Amino acid sequence: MKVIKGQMLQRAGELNTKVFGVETGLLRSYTIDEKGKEHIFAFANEGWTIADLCEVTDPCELFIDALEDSTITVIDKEERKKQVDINTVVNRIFVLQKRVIMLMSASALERYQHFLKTYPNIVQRVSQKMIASYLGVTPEALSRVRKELSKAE
Amino acid sequence: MKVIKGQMLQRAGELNTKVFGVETGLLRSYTIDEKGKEHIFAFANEGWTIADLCEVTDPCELFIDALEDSTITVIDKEERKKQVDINTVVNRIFVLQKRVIMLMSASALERYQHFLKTYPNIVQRVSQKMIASYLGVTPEALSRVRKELSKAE
DNA sequence: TTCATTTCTTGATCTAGATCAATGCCAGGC
DNA sequence: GCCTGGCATTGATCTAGATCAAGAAATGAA
Repeated sequence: MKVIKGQMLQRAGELNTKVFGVETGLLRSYTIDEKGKEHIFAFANEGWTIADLCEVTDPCELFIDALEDSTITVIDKEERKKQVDINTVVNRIFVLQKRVIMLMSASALERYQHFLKTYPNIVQRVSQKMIASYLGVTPEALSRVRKELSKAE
Repeated sequence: MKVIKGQMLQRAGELNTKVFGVETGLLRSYTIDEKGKEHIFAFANEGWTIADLCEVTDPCELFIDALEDSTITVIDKEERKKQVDINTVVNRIFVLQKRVIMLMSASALERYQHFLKTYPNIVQRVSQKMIASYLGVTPEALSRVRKELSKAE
């Protein structure tokens, strides 16, 4: 299935039982808080999947849309559970474990450096605003962090 | 297997391939950052499991110890992967998803209220210092949040 | 019981990052 | 090619929560 840049695949508040697999392109999931601020939960590029793992009976919390024109596969959550390798899922928990620890203990600078190292291929494809949102800081804060980094070159 | 309050089950930096299941009592996992500050990643009471999902070949990041005298089971990670229900694992991802979103968007007050609602049984069994550490705030900040809450009663 | 250790609270101060605001810039749509 | 709206940068100010400090209350060991 082809989707174009900006196309919404899922909205918070909807019931949704799908998992999206990316063949080419780039998707993201995000929340919008009470103050209207966007927080990116995940990026998914080629070979990755993305979904809101809310209960099947509960409305979703995440929006999912395309950051680039993409080719994706759509599969039912229950169907996917039958096929998925346990190691893939466990690895996902490990990534989230790291993310939680980062958010609890790392400065804006440390988070950005970790992101650069971990997702070098994503860095070039998204705006700084998006990266800031993923890191849990404002675009202004990220801009200043980058300035410091370039000074220290 | 019986362990006493304060007993360490795993240290960061060690290789470890175990998953701990709690039959009675209470365990926790936590990191210590460069400044020496403790950050609690998870609590596990009766019926839950706890582990550092680091790669089998990598050293752990988490310490695991007992907050109460506990009876636990110890199982190898690979062994557990064969047995575990996919829904259990997916649910764990969902919990982490919520946690990440909380850490990115919620104030100390909101985090505390969410914790009270989500883990009412843990609240009574751990110190405020522990709760603060789990929430990613200082004990002082949590104390002030609680004061505000009691004022508003 | 007593002493020591840790926890909780409260106050004073500090700071990383948020917010608000202005400017220049680039990219996409027409 | 020319708008136009979002993006990045920079500066000024603000604020939630951190840090530091000190006393009170709880916990625990001998």
